Amino acid sequence: MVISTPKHKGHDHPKPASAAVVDDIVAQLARRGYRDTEPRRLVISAAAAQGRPFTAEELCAILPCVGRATVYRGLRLLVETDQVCRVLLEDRELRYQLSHQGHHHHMLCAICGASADLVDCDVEDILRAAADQVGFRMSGHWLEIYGRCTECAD
Amino acid sequence: MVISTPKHKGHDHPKPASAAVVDDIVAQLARRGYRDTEPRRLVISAAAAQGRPFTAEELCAILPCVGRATVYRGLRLLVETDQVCRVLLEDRELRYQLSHQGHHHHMLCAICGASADLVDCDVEDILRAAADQVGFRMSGHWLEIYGRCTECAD
DNA sequence: TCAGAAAGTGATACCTAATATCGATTAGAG
DNA sequence: CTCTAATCGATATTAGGTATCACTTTCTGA
Repeated sequence: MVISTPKHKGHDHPKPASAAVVDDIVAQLARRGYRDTEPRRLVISAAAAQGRPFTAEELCAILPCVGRATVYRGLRLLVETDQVCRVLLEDRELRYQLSHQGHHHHMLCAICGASADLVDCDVEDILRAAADQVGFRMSGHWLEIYGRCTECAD
Repeated sequence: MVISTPKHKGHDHPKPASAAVVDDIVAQLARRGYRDTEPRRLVISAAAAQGRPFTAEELCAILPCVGRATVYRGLRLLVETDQVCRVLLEDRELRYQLSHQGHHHHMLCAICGASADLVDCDVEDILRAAADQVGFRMSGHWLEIYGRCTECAD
């Protein structure tokens, strides 16, 4: 397995988090009984402002006013409620990004760290069929695809 | 599509490592210039004796006479030389198992930890094609499938 | 409105997995 | 047999993440 850390090439800019996006996520959480707190909003806002998958530690650095534990808890909550999804790099580093609803997989650029969603792909069915053949009943999977995005493919 | 039978179905036990297997791996390493040492043989032997994917820490416990660093280094070497492959559990715990040569994926039983190899599956091509569609040139991937093996499917 | 229960927070301790360090040991070529 | 690079192992260190627990905040319902 190739080990690589994304070298941020420069064509990645955090964009200002849209208040609407944050409000929407907060509303989703509220529907499930989670409170609307200042630190939690800060985490969501920072997460939404990232242009590409980010680490928990990065968020901690961006939000020095929010406790480490709170950042980690916030991310965990967002993952559990499907607002954010987890992304696994080749070196097993765990990153996060806002979820664009529905099941999908990620294609990650090993150079700049950009990610592209892959939806409506039939890998799922193929895997399930393959699992059936060895008598396994598939219940989950990890699938991440690495390569170079258009901009980084020299 | 060729499926390899899970060699350690369900609830089994470490079997004595075949000396031939160990010798073969040591020979592979020798061909690449790596020395034949006692601690290294112990690591290989212990790895070969496991009936299912194991962690580095487990090997350390099994081999108290071998230094931790040596166990980790040994495993890393075995992975680099394709003698052993890495397996990722759902909680991102890293495990190892003897590699049965050639590219393949793993189906892991979430209950008993057994693994079955999946070779010659066409997921590869599908992923590459999907990557092309978003302009990515695929260079690698992580793919692990979780479920229940026949014995553990109640 | 406001009190209180429950949820949430954050400083910090802790944990686990893994790598780095570095002096001692050893394999194996010649 | 000798020499040197490879290897070893005790230990320190790092990274990423969780547990604890006293304090703060939210928000329900009387």
